Amino acid sequence: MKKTILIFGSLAFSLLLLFQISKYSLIGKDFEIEGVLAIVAVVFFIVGVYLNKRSLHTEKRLEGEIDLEKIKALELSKREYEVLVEISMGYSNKEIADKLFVTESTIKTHVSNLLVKLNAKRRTQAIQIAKELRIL
Amino acid sequence: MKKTILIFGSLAFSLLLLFQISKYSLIGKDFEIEGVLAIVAVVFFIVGVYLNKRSLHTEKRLEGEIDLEKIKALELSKREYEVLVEISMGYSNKEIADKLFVTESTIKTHVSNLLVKLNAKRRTQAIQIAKELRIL
DNA sequence: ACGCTTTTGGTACTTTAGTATGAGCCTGTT
DNA sequence: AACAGGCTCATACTAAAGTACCAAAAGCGT
Repeated sequence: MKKTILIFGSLAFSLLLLFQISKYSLIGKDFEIEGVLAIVAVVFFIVGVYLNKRSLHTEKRLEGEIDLEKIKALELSKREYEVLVEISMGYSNKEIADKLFVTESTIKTHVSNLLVKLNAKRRTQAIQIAKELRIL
Repeated sequence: MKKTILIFGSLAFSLLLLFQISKYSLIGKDFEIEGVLAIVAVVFFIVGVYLNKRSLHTEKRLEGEIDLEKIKALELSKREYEVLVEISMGYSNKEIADKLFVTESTIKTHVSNLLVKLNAKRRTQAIQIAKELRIL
């Protein structure tokens, strides 16, 4: 947020400068009005596109990537997180057990601990909560 | 894609027109150069922002929003889709039943049909498949 | 070596989920 | 009117999922 304001401010300031310079350099010679107009148009068009892309990019960061900090905060162990990922892929406990080369018992234990730590009652709810926490 | 090209083309054309008009109306009276420059700058800035937002919005449709066409293609009924949404929210069959004012039996029927149509074995897998199909 | 956490595994049991099948009710279409 | 599709509900299962409790082996920092 602070960065956006700073960048926007300095950009506006420098554009104002350019604006003033071009205005004064025009006094007396009105045969290049078209050129100046075109330049101004292109510059502001590019600035518009650039600023917009930046702001949208910032928004996207709030939607996409995973948050490693919260995994620690929730005290999720490596194995528990692995199981969580497999659950979100739609696998059953047995399938996860085969994938990770352990027994179904072990997976059940992990899942139970997982549900407690995520404060979920079902694995589907765990998926939903994990995605809200940007853990998945 | 076609729409984007059309809109972009017509916008460019009309802007060219405005550009020409403003140019000719300026001949002889160079005391309003600043105003015209400002207007051109603002207009192109807005156009830049708008066009950029549009193109990014189109990209986002490939990531975010739901695809109503595929829901029809899969022959999912209204009720089945409602149940699918509730499942993805992490609710149990009983909870969904209470929410939709029907019995758990009904929800089970819907879920069963849902799994067949989505070619899933479990509700968690249904969520995963539905999200890949951009149904959720 | 000792304490601590993680990972693993088991038994026994309860609760959800999911399948199969059949059936009644409503609604829009032919 | 007849028919198809969608929604509802029930019974009777089977199969997963989840809980509770316990316990041994492994890994790790002090």
